[in-house]
Amino acid sequence: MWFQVDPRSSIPIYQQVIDGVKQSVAKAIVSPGDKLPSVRECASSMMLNPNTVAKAYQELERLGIIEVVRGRGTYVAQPTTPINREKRLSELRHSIKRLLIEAHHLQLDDDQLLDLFHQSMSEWHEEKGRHVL
Amino acid sequence: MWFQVDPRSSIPIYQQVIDGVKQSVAKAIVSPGDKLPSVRECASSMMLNPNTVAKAYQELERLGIIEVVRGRGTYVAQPTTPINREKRLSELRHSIKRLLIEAHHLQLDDDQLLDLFHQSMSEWHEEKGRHVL
Amino acid sequence: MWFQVDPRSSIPIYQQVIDGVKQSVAKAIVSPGDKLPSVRECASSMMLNPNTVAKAYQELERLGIIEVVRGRGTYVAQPTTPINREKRLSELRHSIKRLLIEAHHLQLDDDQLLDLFHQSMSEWHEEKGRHVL
Amino acid sequence: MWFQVDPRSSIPIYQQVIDGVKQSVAKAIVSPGDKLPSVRECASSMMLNPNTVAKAYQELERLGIIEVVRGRGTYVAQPTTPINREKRLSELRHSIKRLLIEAHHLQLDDDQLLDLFHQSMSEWHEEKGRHVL
DNA sequence: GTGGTCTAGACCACT
DNA sequence: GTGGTCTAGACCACC
Repeated sequence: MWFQVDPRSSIPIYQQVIDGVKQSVAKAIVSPGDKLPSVRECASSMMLNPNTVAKAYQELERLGIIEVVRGRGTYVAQPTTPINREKRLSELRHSIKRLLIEAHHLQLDDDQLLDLFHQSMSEWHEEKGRHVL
Repeated sequence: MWFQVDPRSSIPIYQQVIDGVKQSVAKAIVSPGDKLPSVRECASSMMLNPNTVAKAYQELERLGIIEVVRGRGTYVAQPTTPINREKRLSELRHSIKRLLIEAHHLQLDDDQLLDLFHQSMSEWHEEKGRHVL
Repeated sequence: MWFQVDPRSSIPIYQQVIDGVKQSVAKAIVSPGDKLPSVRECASSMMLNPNTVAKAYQELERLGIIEVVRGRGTYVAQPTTPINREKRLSELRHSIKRLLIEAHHLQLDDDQLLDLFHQSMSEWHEEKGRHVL
Repeated sequence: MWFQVDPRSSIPIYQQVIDGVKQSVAKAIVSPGDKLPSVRECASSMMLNPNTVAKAYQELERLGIIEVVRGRGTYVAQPTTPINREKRLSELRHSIKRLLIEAHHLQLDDDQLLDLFHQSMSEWHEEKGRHVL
């Protein structure tokens, strides 16, 4: 698989699977049309309960990120207009606000936070680029 | 109180209380040395169980954001070096990375995300300023 | 269980549970990776309320002594760099100072206190060894 | 006064007063026969509730460390055979054991703990000496 | 008055 | 099955 899960994390495993797939798609490690491992394969290769993987796949399908073709398998979906775009954008804004509050309590001023943000963007692009090579 | 909790949200109530107090401190609605409502007051005014509020207050104390004076009440603490700064910074970085991934799936490019970020910072400062007036 | 709690003691029960687990780990009665009884098991076998045990387990997790695996149970953690090492070291120093003061009021001179200390260390190692056999 | 109390500490204030007096006596800052400030004086000079100070004085008298002469005042007692010596010795042993367990979790080996102990004893004697000068 | 602890019992998310 | 959360209501230590 292209990502890992940590059963000891406080983040639910099914959520880690969702995040892992989303990250793999965003990094272009997998592309639209690519076949994903079946629930059973994924579960056994990552030592997870199939129910857990199934729950993650279900949510990923609901998000329009993957497509399940009955009897054929699961595929990365073609990007279209994101599902629930408005709602997710407002959640994104909310996440940013939480970031700002936490930054205040960590005594980061605006410039330091922006630095951190730019730095994270660079790292992210570098991570993506590293895969392409 | 200076914030609200939504009992129907999937975010635990005690976490909402923590976030609410953190936000109030960050906005300078309350300042170091100010007295917070007692556990019982807070609970009754927000229609929560005292235990729920107590749990939130205890976590806030652990974070060094509030201080408990035995038998007297609870006060906003003087800001000092943040507790677990390194760990929380790394969590902050992680949050930013999740932001980047989600932005990709919402088909926001870097400029659009940066716009959104700057815009949120402006709104945040405006919210803070609004209170001062 | 490998320890007992005294409900009539002035020491909070949850603290006694914390101390008991810490002692069991220090004595190597349980080792990293071992499974601890579930909150419910522990509570019923020691005639405590599950919430009380849960509170102790949560604090032990915060200390990095145990690990919770979601839906699976609780395990003794691999020892790593202790959490809040500096703070706890300073508390240790403080405890030693209290020991010195109390020793003075019990009219123990330095040599007698050191004897007592060495003696306690021997007993402690013997207790540990006894389990290994 | 010869010591301070921190109302924000988790240690009860009356206990801090007890510890403060015990420490002052152990350091010979005050000697047998010396007069202590009255409950009211002590309370007002340290900004405490008189009840709190009274509770501390009561416990100190029970320990045989001070003597209350009705209508005359409170005095440091002549050292005699310590009250409850056996019980307090066993508590001392118990404290040492807790020290050993905590040291294990802080990954201090026997030598390091002994070093710390010797070091604390030296500091203690130095603190005492500093007052004599 | 304050917060801290404990019990009892319920519901939920996760695996 | 596991732990996490929440409510309700009690008692206690402290100030």
